[in-house]
Amino acid sequence: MKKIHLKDIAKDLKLSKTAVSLVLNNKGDENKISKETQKKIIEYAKEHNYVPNQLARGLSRGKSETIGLIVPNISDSFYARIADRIERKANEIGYTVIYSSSYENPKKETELIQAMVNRQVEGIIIASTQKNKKQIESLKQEKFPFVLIDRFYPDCDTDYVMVDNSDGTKKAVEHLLGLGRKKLGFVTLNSELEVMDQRKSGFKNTLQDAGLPFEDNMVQEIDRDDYVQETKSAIETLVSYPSSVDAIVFATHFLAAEGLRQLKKVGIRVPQDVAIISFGELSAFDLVDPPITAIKLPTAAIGNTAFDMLMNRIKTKEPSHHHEKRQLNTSLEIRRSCGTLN
Amino acid sequence: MKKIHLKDIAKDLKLSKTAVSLVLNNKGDENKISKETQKKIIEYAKEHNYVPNQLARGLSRGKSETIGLIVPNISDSFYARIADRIERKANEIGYTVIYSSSYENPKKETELIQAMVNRQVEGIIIASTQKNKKQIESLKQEKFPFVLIDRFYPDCDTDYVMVDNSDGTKKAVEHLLGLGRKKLGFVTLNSELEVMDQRKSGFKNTLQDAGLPFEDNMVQEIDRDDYVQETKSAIETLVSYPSSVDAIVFATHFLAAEGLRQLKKVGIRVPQDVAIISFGELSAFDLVDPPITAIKLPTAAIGNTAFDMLMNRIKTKEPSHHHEKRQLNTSLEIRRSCGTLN
DNA sequence: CTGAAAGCGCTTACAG
DNA sequence: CTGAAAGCGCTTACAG
Repeated sequence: MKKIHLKDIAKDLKLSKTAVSLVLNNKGDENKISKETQKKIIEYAKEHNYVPNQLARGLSRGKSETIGLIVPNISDSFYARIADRIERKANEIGYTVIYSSSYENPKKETELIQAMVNRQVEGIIIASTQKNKKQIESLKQEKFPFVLIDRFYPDCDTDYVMVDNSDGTKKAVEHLLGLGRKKLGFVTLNSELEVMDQRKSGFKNTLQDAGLPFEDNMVQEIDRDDYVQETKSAIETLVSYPSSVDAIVFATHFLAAEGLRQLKKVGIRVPQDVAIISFGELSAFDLVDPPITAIKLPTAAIGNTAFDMLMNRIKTKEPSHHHEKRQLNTSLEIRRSCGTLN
Repeated sequence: MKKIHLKDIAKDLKLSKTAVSLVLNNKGDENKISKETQKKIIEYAKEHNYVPNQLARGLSRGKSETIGLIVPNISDSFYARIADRIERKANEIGYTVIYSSSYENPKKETELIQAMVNRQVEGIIIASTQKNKKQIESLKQEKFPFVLIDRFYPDCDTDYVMVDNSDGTKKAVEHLLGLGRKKLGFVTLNSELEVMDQRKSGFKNTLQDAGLPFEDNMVQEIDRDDYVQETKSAIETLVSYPSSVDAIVFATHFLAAEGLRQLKKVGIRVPQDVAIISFGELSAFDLVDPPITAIKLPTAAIGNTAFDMLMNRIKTKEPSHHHEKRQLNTSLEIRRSCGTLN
């Protein structure tokens, strides 16, 4: 089966490429091409399995019908779920998505964005390392369509769709307090991500609003690259100093998973001795011992919203002075790791 | 910042597009373009942030430097991990990958492959629904580069990288038998996927090789679309008829997760009453109560191997009479859901 | 209704 | 060493 092109079918049918192209793009009627001719062309194309070269088409029309997606790690279920939504929506309108993982490396992120721009993507959805401000600003300045997800730049006005992080930890803390826990710990990443700050301040403020003291040693910051080891010591510190905490909120799913692992190892009972709650979840959290109560993140909504915003931005390449900022709500998924009020 | 093109920089520098293009593609030396000129061009390009239009380049060179990836579901951690590997490797050599999920729908798979071919991908890695034989064969006939992963077509000769499924369940069964379990059940999908057959025969054969009887009611087949409900009844059947099994092997990670959920709900103790083992795993399997022993699948190797095979196929567009078939090994990850020998 | 022609932005023989 | 030119496969005014 030889590859067939527009000109081949035009020649065989003794028509012009124009006619063929028009018909195949559903512009036959609007150009008053006879039904007969149309049918002939369409049948011929189908029969010979004609596939238009999207590169040529894209080049000619100046649009690639492709968007890019950059996340820290595509194999993290949180991002994988978002990727799934985005791909579904793109697919519905004939768009293609290309993806890449930055692995939290700003340099890699820069390259990826560049590479995607080279490939003429019409826009990019980015869960940024948040250490790439210069480039983000230049994209913005060039009016290149993009929307940030999950992470944003506090002092840079852009479209974004975030999760209400501080409200998330607030829900967590309130849940714990409601169950009678008095002394909470917080295990988070030592990263400069704004979202981590938000989670932390949600924790801190809620405690203070409840009239409880907040001490610095209640929060333990973990280095992502050595989180297994550091979670271990964090847990040790929290359960010992000066008297043990009776609840811990973890700022990410993997921290919670690891934290639970360590707690068990040290022989601390969850939730009897210390309750735990996770910001974000893993698919097996309800199977874990004990099932982990978690703040659920709206992955589907993030994907859908980001996609819609991006397409909107692509369509109306306008002033763009106004940036759309969306903050999505989390929800509390109560399982058993916080126990019950006794 | 206006978009800049080859001709702009040629004009500004009073050079030909040829020279500029050559230099920017690192063919300056081989075309004996003076170092000076080269430097001038490179600097100018950098300074003005020149980005080549990959669509044009691809069209002109007849290669897109893009490959496609089609999996049943990108948000399934198994496929997400494979996708991660593939993207990494592609990225290393300047290739881009576009992905899509078929959601086990053959029609969707057909469309996706078609769409990717339209986009001039140079090759595709496919975890097929295995209900798309016609198209797979026509790809093959057209010598379009592709490699199958995870699922293959038994009566169709293609490149593929699989997991040794029957050996996987064999390992599972042997582990169970070694721990003194006598009466095993098998919970699998009622799908026509060859891989499911392999898992089943691994189960059956190992049992028979061990001189144990095999009865049809030992295997329960679940409909994927209603697996929660059906797993429930499968479990009920297995633990009652005629006398309860003392071990269950689950053919997929989600079946195992759901099975454990049901076992607990019914008050059956794992592993005391019945041991369980999962083919494939979820990232929290070691946190589950009890931690689930599993047959580990080599996701990284699958991704790496498939990518290498595909690139190889792309490079050497030759006879292709010979198809490379790889069968990767699984490994047993012992946790606590099978108990110990007593 | 239909065709010739220009153009999208590159690459790459080919001729000097 | 360098430039003019053709070509990649489409789309789309424009002129009949």
